[in-house]
Amino acid sequence: MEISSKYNPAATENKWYSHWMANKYFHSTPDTRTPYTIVIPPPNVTGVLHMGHMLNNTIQDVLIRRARMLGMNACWVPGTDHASIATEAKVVNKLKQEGIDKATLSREEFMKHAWEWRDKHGGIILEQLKRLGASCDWERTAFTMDETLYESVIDVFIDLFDKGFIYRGVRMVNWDPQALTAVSDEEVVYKEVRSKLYYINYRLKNSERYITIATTRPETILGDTAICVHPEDERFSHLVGKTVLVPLIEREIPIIADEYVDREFGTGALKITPAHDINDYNLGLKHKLPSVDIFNDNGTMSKDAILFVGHDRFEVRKLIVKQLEEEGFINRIEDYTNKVGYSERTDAVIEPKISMQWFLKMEDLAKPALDVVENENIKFHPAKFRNIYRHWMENVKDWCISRQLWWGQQIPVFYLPNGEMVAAKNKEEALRKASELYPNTRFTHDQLKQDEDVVDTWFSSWLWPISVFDGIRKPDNLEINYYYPTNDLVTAPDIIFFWVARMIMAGMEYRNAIPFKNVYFTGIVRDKHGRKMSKTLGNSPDPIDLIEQFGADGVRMGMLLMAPAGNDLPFDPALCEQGRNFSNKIWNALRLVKGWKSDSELVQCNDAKVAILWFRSRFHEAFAQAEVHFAKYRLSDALMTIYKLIWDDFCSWYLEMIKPGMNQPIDEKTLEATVSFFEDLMKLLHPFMPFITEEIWHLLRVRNEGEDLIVSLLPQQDQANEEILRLFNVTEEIINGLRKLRSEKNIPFREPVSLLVKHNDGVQDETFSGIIKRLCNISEIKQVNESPAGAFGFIVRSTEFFVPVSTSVNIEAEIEKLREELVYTNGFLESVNKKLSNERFVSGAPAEVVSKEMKKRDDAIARIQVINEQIASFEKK
RNA sequence: GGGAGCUUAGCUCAGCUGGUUCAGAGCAUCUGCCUUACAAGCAGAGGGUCACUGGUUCGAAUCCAGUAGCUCCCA
Repeated sequence: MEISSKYNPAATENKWYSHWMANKYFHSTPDTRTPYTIVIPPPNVTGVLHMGHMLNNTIQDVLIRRARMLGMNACWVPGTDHASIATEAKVVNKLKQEGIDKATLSREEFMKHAWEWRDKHGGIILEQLKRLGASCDWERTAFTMDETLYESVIDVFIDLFDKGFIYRGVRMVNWDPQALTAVSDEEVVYKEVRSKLYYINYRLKNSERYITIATTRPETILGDTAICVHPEDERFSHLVGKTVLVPLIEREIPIIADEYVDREFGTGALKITPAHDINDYNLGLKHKLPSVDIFNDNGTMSKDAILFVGHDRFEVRKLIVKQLEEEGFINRIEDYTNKVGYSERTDAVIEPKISMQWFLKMEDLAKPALDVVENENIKFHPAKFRNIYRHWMENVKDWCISRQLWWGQQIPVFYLPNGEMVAAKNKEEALRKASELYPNTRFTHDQLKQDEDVVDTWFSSWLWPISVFDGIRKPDNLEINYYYPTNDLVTAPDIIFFWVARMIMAGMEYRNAIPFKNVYFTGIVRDKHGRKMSKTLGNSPDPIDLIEQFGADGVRMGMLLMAPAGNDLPFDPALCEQGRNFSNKIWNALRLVKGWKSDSELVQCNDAKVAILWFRSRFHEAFAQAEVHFAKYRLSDALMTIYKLIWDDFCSWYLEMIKPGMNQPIDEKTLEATVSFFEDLMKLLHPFMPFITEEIWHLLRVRNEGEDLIVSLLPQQDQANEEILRLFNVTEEIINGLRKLRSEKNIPFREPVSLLVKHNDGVQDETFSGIIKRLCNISEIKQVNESPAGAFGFIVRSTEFFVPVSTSVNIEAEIEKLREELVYTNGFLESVNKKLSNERFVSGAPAEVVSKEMKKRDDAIARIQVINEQIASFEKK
């Protein structure tokens, strides 16, 4: 059979993914097995696959495939969220290109366009995940605007409203003047910008004197309703209570005193604009100041600004500075660096704005959600995120859940003509509720008016682990009872508050149970220079290109190897190359094994028996290590353990041990053992590299229908034989000694040499002798009692090895080498002796430690003796 | 301004309750090899005052304190 010397992933990957799909291996339905559930962090429906998704979903796929191979009923629920701001922006843009203005559309018409957009362009990312090998249960693909999930959101809103957790309030919100909606604190990105600090004079009423304030936003002076100074600031104390005039518009405002003011900043006098700054807003409340909203929703000046009405805020900044200068109000202008909030969605400068919004009270929801993390019912990996979580939870603020958009779940609140409101699924129910609440009033259908806003997208996602199983609408259904709580959540740390915390809250509130048992926080994928990958920087490779270049398995491995939990991952395509190389290594091991012809007449030789005995132990040793790593969610360590097991132990050692001579047949027993090892290795590796392992699985043996690797069980763990592992370690040292000797003395491998062994400790084990001969091209191994003449030597533990050579040996050089070793060993012995002669060490340290030191001392003494003898024997010659 | 965390080989990181399985791994580098599965490979080698200073201890990469630098989160 002809197999290419290079592994070609492209054909393999398509073939097996289709095969798995056709056999519905990813699909899960409740049964008697233990469930293992993961819900995908739903990517934004407008999104395309980026490196963060690759990492995140590779990890989930490893976990889910592993669970499947542990015999659990593995269910990975995929889906997308409706991303209200991002999607609405896309749809509005598309309409604009078609010459349609959103303002001319009714809500229903707009929604139709939005759904059309979704159906046509949404969810590309899910198709891309298939390329990666993601074994999601695609039949369960969910979308936060699906009927089930939509209704769940509405039900939850109504429930929380009726419980009094949801309230409407006038608050300072982060206003995105481009998207025309409020965004949450978490969606504001603060960037440092270079700006100016303007010092502006405010004239005192009926006086020529003035007070100077400093501001970075001169356009907001039109909304000023006070000047504030520190009560203990002697520079200004005589002015408190006086009235000043706002420049240009001559509005009369008071000078007030409050400890909030930082005397060091600017001039120590602060202008107060309650409508446009969160701190000013609070001061305004405290001092009962009026609030003048000078901006329209789109960031232009409103009528209340009096001046520059209709001009954009940034344009006005220039205009007003000019006018202030002309009229002599500018005291001076300084360069200044400050942080400005930008919308994460549109990158517009956020305008703090007072508006009527819906809020969800967090306090009662936060408490149980904090507890389950504190008591480790939910474990965070790595655990350091518990601190961050606790800090946020203990200082949690109410959640602004309304968004001034259409694409999303419309807030199910109906306003009554009497000024009251009810939350209800629809008008009919609202009417019924209203009549129950106000039995003496009669309401008509037309009188009820539903709130125009929608809820925040996160207000859908926080229900995700429940709503994908319809556990809100049908809290006792079979699926939710079976799959919930889910097992593991894999997500990036930057959404710990947006999403993770809130899912826990929802879980506790609606299931009285945690939504997942473990949260695995991945690192953030950065570029080589440590910068976050972003579209604007253009520093993110296209994942699909990478897959085409290195194979999905190669990319998966590359991402995982270098991605310990919670650490940032500076991405370098070289990592994927390592993965590709590994694929190729395995592929070639297969070629070797497949090339062997078995001969039923052939009797298994002793070396093969030893090799098999050793490798079986080594396999179970590594397997156990990998399991420990898995238990700690150290996936990259687990992978590395398996990588080394395959590359080093299986390929470099085991296969070389049993490899028959060229064109020689192999005995059946050894071949069978080897194929069986290969199968087990593929099982261990499958969760990480699903495609190549499945391919090899099928090339190793003829398989029956349904006998696929993806659904086979991991091997049973077994005890390793410690003795053979120990013997191999010594063997390895001997072989390394021989190789080094050949390399140093320029003895080519082709030239057979004999090996003389001088045992000094009486232990003579022959187990690996044949293997040593074979791997080092040794013609014979002979025991000797004296150091031979004309030989190169090396020492392993306290056994001496010699390779006689026909060429002359440089005695001086050999002695020099031995002396160096003697110096080192003596130094070592000295340090051990120092410890042992320390009374306090011997009495203070545990007996185990002391006896270890004594063993070290004895070994060193024995070795020194051997070295000395060798030196002496060289000197005799 | 408040909080959390980090600093170990050129790079990315392991090092659990202090004691040679304590100075490690992978990659990269260097040297020698087209050895009949694999040059996407094989066989070797070099490389670190464990950020700095002090303390606790018989013993510190590990515990404590301070210093410096970096990162993230919140305001």
